[in-house]
Amino acid sequence: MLPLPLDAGSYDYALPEEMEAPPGSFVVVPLGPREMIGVVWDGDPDPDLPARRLKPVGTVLDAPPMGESLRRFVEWVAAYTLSPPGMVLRMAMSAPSALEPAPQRAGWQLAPGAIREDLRLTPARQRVLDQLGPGEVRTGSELAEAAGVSPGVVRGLADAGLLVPALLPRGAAFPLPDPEHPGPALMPEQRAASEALKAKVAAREFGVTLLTGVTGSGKTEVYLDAIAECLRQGRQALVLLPEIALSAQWLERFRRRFGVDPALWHSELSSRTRRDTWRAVAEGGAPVVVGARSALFLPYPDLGLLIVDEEHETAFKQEDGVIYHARDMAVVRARLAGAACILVSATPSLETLTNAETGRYDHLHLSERHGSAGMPAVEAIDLRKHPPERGRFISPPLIEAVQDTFARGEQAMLFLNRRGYAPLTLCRACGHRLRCPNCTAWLVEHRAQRRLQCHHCGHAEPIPNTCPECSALGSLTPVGPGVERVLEEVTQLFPDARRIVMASDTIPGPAAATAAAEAIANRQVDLIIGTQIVAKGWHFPHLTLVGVVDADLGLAGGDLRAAERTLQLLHQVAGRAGRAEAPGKVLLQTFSPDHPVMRALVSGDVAAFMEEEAAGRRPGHWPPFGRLAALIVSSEDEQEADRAARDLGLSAPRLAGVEVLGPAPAPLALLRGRHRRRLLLKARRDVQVQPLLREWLEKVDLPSHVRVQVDVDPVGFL
DNA sequence: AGCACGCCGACT
DNA sequence: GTCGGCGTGCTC
Repeated sequence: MLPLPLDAGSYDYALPEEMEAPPGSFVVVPLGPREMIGVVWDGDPDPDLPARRLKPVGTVLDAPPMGESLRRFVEWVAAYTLSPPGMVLRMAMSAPSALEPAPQRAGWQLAPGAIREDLRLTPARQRVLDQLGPGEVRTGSELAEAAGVSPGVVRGLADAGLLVPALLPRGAAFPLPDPEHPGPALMPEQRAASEALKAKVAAREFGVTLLTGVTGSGKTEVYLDAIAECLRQGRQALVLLPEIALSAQWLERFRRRFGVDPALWHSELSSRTRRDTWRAVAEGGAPVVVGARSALFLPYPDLGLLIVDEEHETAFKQEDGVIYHARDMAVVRARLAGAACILVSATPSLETLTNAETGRYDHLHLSERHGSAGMPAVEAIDLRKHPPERGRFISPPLIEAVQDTFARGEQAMLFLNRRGYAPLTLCRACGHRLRCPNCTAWLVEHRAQRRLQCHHCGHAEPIPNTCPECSALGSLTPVGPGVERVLEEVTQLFPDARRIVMASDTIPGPAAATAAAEAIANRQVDLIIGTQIVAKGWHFPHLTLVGVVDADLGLAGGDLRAAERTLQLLHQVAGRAGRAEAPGKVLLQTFSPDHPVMRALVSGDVAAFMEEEAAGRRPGHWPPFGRLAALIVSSEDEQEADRAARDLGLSAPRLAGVEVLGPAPAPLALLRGRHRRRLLLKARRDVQVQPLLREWLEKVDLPSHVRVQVDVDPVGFL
């Protein structure tokens, strides 16, 4: 199988007589005019092929063969997502240089005669030789530095024949975390959950456990215990996090528990680290991997435990290329590897909750908060009764609460899930709204950069002085708030407060995240203004007030999961308040305090909300009580997109238990210059949608400019 | 994906 | 008569 989007799946090649290449081997083969690396697959060769002459396999690469469980996983994901298997294989070969012979670096080791008592050496030379154990190889510069001598001394020893050149061993493996390294003391409830999970891991077989518990109940410590058990079993563990780039605090906890760092895997790794990590994983030298969704496709030789933290997060859904949900695929990967799987969340998705209720998953729950902190008190502020001043966004009750918090010497946070200054710019003279030329979206003003930006395609332009429509001068007005505008408002309201804005564009990476977390923990900040990046995994011990500027944001629009997602996000944000001795308080600014989401947040009864949510979806066979697949038809030409979508609609499958909705303009009807139409296939749970979709797509002949993306189990609006 | 081939318009 | 743009189809 080649890492290309070939419909055929795999190709057949002749294996030269003297060559050994069992299934899984990485091999170089000719393909048309070029050479490519592929993986020897298993299964029978195409019976029609001997008619033609097969091309021969070139070379077998010196890399551990891809294991059977990963090969089955590649096939499974391809079949489920209707992607060419080669595209999925590409994700499993994401470190091409790991397959090439590792570049060998030259170093020095002791010559056989160098360890003799009777040798008379200068102190400098002796120090250099002392650096080396028998058989140990180190580079010249390393030796010189460690011995505190100039490189000339090493040179001289080499000339004297006391050091001989040798090759350095390849990139060192990751240290083995010590499972017996003392961890924090667990509460009885945690200990019970830990024991249950350890038993699952020790059973060395597939099974899924949902681990729930309010923020601060110590879920992480409990599953770190399961990792320790996995290490005792001699198997690898994988932890998936939704946003690995911002996991500094998570890594800190891992380090405290095990004394070493785990292997990290995400898209931002340098090619060198990527290669070394991939290789280490393949050779069994990475006992614990922490990664983003792409870490699912690493070649673990013996995966024993797979943990998905914050399993409800939509960041686990890959939206381009092969479209898959990492949480769902994690369960499959675990099943194929015979590994235990743990899904972790304070606010699990309805999908997972339903699987737990029907008994497909085991369920462990932690109900107590760590330490003395209770749950924060949540209140709604009815914006109809307590409107902010004109052109402002923070209501009097929230202003007062922030002041009180500062007066007690504590920290406050204002949460608004919107970057930039204002989400919309409007001409007061003619009513024109500034739109992205490539997408169905408003341009967002980023005042700090004096630019208008599209958050979907990267389009950016300077803020114009005159209206592009009616040329009125100075008539353009920002409408609505973003975090920058909230910052402006609090600067006027609380001029003495030290402020920090935490958004993906102000906290660009792990280093900035660590710095921000430290500044907050050290009380160098009074007020945090943040987008959704503040919701996850942070521990702010002095934060006692969280104000949600616009709790209704996210509820608008026809999305199936809008309410569920808003609840999860706000619940998580609320969990940032009051984690130490001081009790926390959460204020939700809303125009609809009676909305089920607000009621659930105020009462704290998330379970009741989810039951209501389930009751709403069950009768219509909406997920998880039915299956959903989206076809996104797109073309640069609007009419062509319309025509293709209509043609697809006309040949839609007609079957009992299957319903096709649309075509309709996709939620972003214009995205990156392509016009998009969407058809939704809704089926009962017992219907297999993949064969239906495959048949459907084969029936329709589409012009070459038209692209059809299949999204099985779509989430969100894309 | 990446490459060759073929068609067409534009230029020497 | 030649170059290069892009659209189409193939790769065991």
